Amino acid sequence: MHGRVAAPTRMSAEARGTPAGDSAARPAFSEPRTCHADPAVLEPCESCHARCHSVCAGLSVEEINRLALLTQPATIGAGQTFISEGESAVHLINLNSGCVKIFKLLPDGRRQITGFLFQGDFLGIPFNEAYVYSAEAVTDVQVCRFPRRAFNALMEEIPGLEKRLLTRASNELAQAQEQMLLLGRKTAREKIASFLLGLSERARRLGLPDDPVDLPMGRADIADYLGLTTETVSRTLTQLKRDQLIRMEGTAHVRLLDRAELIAISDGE
Amino acid sequence: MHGRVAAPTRMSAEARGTPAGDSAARPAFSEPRTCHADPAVLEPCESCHARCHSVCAGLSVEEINRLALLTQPATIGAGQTFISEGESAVHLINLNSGCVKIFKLLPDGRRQITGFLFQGDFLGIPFNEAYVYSAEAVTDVQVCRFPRRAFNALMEEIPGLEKRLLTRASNELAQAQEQMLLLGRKTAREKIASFLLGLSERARRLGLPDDPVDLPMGRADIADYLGLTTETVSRTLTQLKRDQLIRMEGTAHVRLLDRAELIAISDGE
DNA sequence: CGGCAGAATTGACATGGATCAAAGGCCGAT
DNA sequence: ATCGGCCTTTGATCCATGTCAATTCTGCCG
Repeated sequence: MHGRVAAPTRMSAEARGTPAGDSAARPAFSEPRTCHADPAVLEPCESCHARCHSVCAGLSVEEINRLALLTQPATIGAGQTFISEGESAVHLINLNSGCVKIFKLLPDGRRQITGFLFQGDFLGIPFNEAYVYSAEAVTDVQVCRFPRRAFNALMEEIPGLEKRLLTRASNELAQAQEQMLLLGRKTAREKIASFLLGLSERARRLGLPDDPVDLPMGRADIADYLGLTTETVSRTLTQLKRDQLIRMEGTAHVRLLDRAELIAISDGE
Repeated sequence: MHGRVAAPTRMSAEARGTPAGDSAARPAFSEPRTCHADPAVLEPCESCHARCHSVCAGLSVEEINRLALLTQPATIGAGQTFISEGESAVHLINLNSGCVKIFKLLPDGRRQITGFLFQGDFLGIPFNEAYVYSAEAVTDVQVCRFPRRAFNALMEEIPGLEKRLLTRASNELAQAQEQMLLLGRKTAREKIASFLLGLSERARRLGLPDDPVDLPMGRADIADYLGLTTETVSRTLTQLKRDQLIRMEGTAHVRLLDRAELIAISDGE
């Protein structure tokens, strides 16, 4: 059957993106960078690249400070599985840089990736005792971890936080429904077109270049996100190439040559 | 292609469930039953069957009263489309009885049903200006409508309300991910088993009988929910019948003869 | 009680995408 | 610069599910 993953859970070794180095050897979380300890960096949030995209945005300085007191910044190497479905949800995690995939597994190894997360995205559900998905770093990744209980307590006191999480959850829900439409009713060609456009738009919203679309994940990940196989992903990409709709620049960058037509395809004509 | 719906948007006339009668002729919303006007029914919420399952649960009497002032109870006939994707989201709707399907359409009529809603479920996203899906009554349905803006304003003042919505959104999100796994990676047999068990569990949570599973929706709706065709739904049901895992009692009730085995199937062995 | 219309089922056949298998190409390591 | 392993691409074939086309069933109405 399709969509199986080699080892039912563990890391897929190395990965692409950044030099990665010895990632497979080091533990999922590296030593927290000094945070409140280092007097020069009393405000790690001040220098956070992801802040304007995060739940932290729009909070007062005082509120940010209270959040910062809970924060444990960390780095996760590409390929590391750092959340496992069913595991007790001790931490909530805010992604500051890099790319993460979240996924669910069937006992026989079939895998569905339910999302790719980027800077500013939030992992974990405040009111759930257990994680409902697993998460693996696609590239090296920087995160802020919050103890869930402390975060929940803080939510009582910072009303903006709860509202922000609700807004975020609403958007994710809308996107999940879009993905259900894709998975249930779109053809391979439509799926790939939707995927490329989605990544492009996402990059734009983050203020990154949106035309040579960056694909930090491998074909297998794309397949498991779209409900296809790597072979079909590959064939469909070459088909789009042949039709002059895209051009590959290396295997991890796609130039969109006819965005209008791609949109038409992704919408099912 | 599969999953097309006859008319790209409108009601599919009649429907099953209740006598339905002249539903196709009447407008989507019947006249609001008197609410604050009728001195005998000053508290419509008091008599609401869905309350303990709704966002309204756990609010104080005073808070319920403030909500009640916003409420416009209404009845919707089976087959009526009462929310259309993209339409300005004027109302939020709480479902008090009956069954509703929410769905998204592709321009050529392919349809993905993203959920079946029952009593206590909530339609509409507080912070979105437009609906992101369409909704159609599967059976006759009773609802409470809230003007979105007023509801949002009230949310500022009733902290429990926001938290309840966040909890609810989190659960829906988890369920959406489960459905993505189903749509992307499960076989027809696994999909049908999951679907039957899901309905059964849902009924149980609502305090309704969970064994002869009630199927208020038609085969086409089941197909559009599972990313299949009516023919495959039908064939798969007969296959499960042949294997002594279920027995049909009429076309709208399914007896689960071997729940353990069905669970094994739904989990992909 | 018999007749109808829509829904469900069943059958025959077609096909998109999966599976199995083999190159080919990219990238970090040497 | 060269090498080796993994990822990607391509090819050949298969199969689960879709499509097309009749029946058959079910519940409603006269």
